Amino acid sequence: MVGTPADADAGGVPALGPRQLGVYFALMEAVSLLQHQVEQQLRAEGDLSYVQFQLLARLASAGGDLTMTQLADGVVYSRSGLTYQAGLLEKAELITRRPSPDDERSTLVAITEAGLALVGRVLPGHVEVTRGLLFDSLSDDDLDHLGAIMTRVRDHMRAQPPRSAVPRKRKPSG
Amino acid sequence: MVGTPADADAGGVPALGPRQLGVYFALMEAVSLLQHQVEQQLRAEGDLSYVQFQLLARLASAGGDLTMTQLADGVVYSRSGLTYQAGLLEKAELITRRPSPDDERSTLVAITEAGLALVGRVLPGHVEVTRGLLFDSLSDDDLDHLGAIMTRVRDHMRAQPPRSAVPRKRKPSG
DNA sequence: TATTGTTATACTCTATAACTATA
DNA sequence: TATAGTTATAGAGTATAACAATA
Repeated sequence: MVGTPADADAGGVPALGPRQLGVYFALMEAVSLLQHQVEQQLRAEGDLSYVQFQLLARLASAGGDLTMTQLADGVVYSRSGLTYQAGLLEKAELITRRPSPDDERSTLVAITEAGLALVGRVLPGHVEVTRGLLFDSLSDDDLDHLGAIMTRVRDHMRAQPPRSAVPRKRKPSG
Repeated sequence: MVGTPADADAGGVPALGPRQLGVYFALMEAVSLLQHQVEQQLRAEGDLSYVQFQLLARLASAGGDLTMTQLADGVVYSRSGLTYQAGLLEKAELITRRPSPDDERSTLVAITEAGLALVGRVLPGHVEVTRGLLFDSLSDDDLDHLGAIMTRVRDHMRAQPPRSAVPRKRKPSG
C-alpha cells in the first residue's frame, strides 16, 4: 500500500484516500494476475494473444462483418496496431478482409469457419481458468455486485473524452 | 458478449455461464481502459511505465530494501524482465542495487530520494485519473464491496499454484 | 544441487508519421 | 478537408536459455 495513514506525508507520498488506493491496487493486481494466466491458456491452447482472442470474440458475437474501426474500438489504441493484428489473423485464415461496397475507404472484416472453430475450441479452457481464479472466490451476491459495478464503470469510461487526462508535461528524472 | 443464451451452441460457441462471461468481459475491458489512461498519465508526468511505477511504489511502501525476487513478486513474470526494468530505473537514479551482506547471491534494491520524489510527484495525477474514471462511478457501498471482493480474489490468486492452468498443447491454425 | 541474478538474443507488440484513396 | 486504412520504422518490453556465483 502506498498511502496508508501511517506513512502519509512521509517520504513525499501525499495523503490521498488510502482506502481507495487499496481498492485500486487490489483491483489492478488481481486483474493483472488473471490476465497473465488467461494469456498462458490462450497461447497454449490456441496460439493466440489476448488481443487476438478479443478481436475474434468480437467478430464471433457480431451478427455480421465489422469495419476495422468498429473492430478496434476499445481493444486496440492505434490503427496501425489493428492493421498489424488483422494481418496476422488473416494470414492464419481466421478472418477475411474485403473492401466495403458502401464506403470504399472502409474494410469489412469477417471471421472464418476456422476462426469460429478456434474460438469454440479455446473458450472452454478460458472459462475454466477464469472460474478457477475469479468466480470460485465469488458468491452469487458478489457476482451481481461486481457485474453491476464494472458494467457501470466500463460504460462511464467509454463515454469519457479519450484524452482528457493528459495534462501538462513535466519532464522528470532523465 | 460471446455466450448469451440466444447464440449458445451456434457457431461453435458453447453454452457456458453467460452471466459470468458478461461480468468477466466488463471487468477486463474496464481495467484495460483504466490501465491505458493511467499509463498515459504516468508517461506524461513521470516518464514511467506502469510496471516501473509499480516497482517504485512497492519500494516506497516497503520499510527498507527488497531483494530482486521480493520486488518481482506479482509485478513481473520473468527474472530477466525485472533485471531489465531495474537496469532502467538504476540508470535513471531512481533506485540503487547492492549485493546483500546476508546472502551474497541476492541483490538488495532500494529507492533513492529522487525515486521517492518522483513517486510523490506522479501520485496525485495518478489518483486524479483513477478518481475520474473509477471512483466517481462508485458509491461508498460499491467501494466497500469492490474492495472486499478484489482483495479476496487477489489473495486467492496469489495462493494459486502458478502454472496449474496450462494443460496439454493442441497446435491450432498456422 | 538448488537458488539468485545477469546476459545474450530473438521475438512480439505498439505507436508515430507519412502515405494512398475515398467521401 | 476529413476519414479509413496501410506501410515503414523505430522503440519498448518480454521470455527463454545459457551462464556465473553463492548456499
